[in-house]
Amino acid sequence: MPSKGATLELAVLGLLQESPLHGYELRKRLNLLLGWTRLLSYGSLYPALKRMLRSGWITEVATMSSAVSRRQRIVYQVTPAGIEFFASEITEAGPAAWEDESFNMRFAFFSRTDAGVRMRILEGRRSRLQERLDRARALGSGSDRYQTELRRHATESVEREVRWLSDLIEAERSSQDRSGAPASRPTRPAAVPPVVPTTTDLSTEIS
Amino acid sequence: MPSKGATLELAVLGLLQESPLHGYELRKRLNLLLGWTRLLSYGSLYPALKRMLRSGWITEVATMSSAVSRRQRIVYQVTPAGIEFFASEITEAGPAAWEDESFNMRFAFFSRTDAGVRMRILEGRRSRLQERLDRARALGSGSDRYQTELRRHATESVEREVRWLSDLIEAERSSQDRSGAPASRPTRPAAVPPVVPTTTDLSTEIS
DNA sequence: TTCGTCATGTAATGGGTTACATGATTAC
DNA sequence: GTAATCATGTAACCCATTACATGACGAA
Repeated sequence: MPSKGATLELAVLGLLQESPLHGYELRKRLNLLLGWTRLLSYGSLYPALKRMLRSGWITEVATMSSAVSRRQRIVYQVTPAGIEFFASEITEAGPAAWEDESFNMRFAFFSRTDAGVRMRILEGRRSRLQERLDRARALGSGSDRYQTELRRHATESVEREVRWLSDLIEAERSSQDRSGAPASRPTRPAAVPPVVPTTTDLSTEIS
Repeated sequence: MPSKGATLELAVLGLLQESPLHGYELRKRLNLLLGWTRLLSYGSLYPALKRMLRSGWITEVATMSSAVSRRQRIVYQVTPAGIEFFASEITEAGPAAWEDESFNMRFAFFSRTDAGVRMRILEGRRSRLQERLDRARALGSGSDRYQTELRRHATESVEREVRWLSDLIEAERSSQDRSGAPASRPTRPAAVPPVVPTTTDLSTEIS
């Protein structure tokens, strides 16, 4: 039981389930996925891939000499064990699931999560944030001008995320409710409209 | 030159300059200051204090038996070296200053930073965020519904912080401009109104 | 041929988290 | 007396960053 933040590993497994990738490309996608803040370094990624190889979650794939490019690259693929691990980790909606990084990662792969779990994770995340707000409000605003301003801004950010989650939850709920009764539109426009099967882009060069 | 994230050390030094504190109380204040996300653990704090003792930035203070409480506690105080280190670190407005954690820390102690430096840090931070937005926009939104939604929300958060910074910059600028000409009010109400000397709370029990 | 980017790695270092361990003091 | 909180620490583990090192390939 990897109680620690195995979020990098999970993200890799999630991405590799879309298609096999080599390290360099993987890094770019990971940065897209989780990297609004600091960028992932190779010093993190490659050792992680080694660990995952040892764990048997991924394998190196025969780097087939495809038409266009003949570069030395090592393409990784998920194993059944990897898929299973990913599924079990992403499914359990425990406290580990609503931490910042961890939550974002799980959210990114919601398409492969079923509605019940999605709901529990969204709600868990929301109440976690709510707790933070309560804690913050319990303590008065600091004495310092700038510290006060900083806390105000931070608080507003969290409140904003709570609203976002609420919209998502409502959207999820009403998309489940298509049992005949016309789903009542949420007040704010649904953040994730439950329709629109976006075109899958497999064109991004994989080798 | 501790190029690494010495942000914990700096925060401690900043707080201790307000008043001497013991570890337990220090942790609470640090969590208030920097801890909207994960909470600081003693396993981080106490070793950090040891390091700072060795560096000569702080000293243990004779735990004088004050009226009310007779607990075993170790009160720390900043040394002149500590003050100097803090001042020099907080003054240099280099790239290290506009990283997330680092920026927040510096901002929290803006009251002890002069206007020029404040300005450079605020503007540096803003353009750093602007870069992030540009990078994000360069890459199209992902193929996945949830990933797209996640990126949208992240982007909006950053945009919001940019606006916040712009307001602050404007407020700083107009508060410098009190050279006779009545400072033009910024469009949005100034985020940090340059007046109001809040009452300093020294009542929080320090021993 | 040279520069930029693609591509993969390793070693040192630093430092945070978790879990463990202890005990004093206060409030009930 | 007993539970909660105050208060301080240590050790093991994990892992991310930084800096270093190498080299192939493509375009100019």
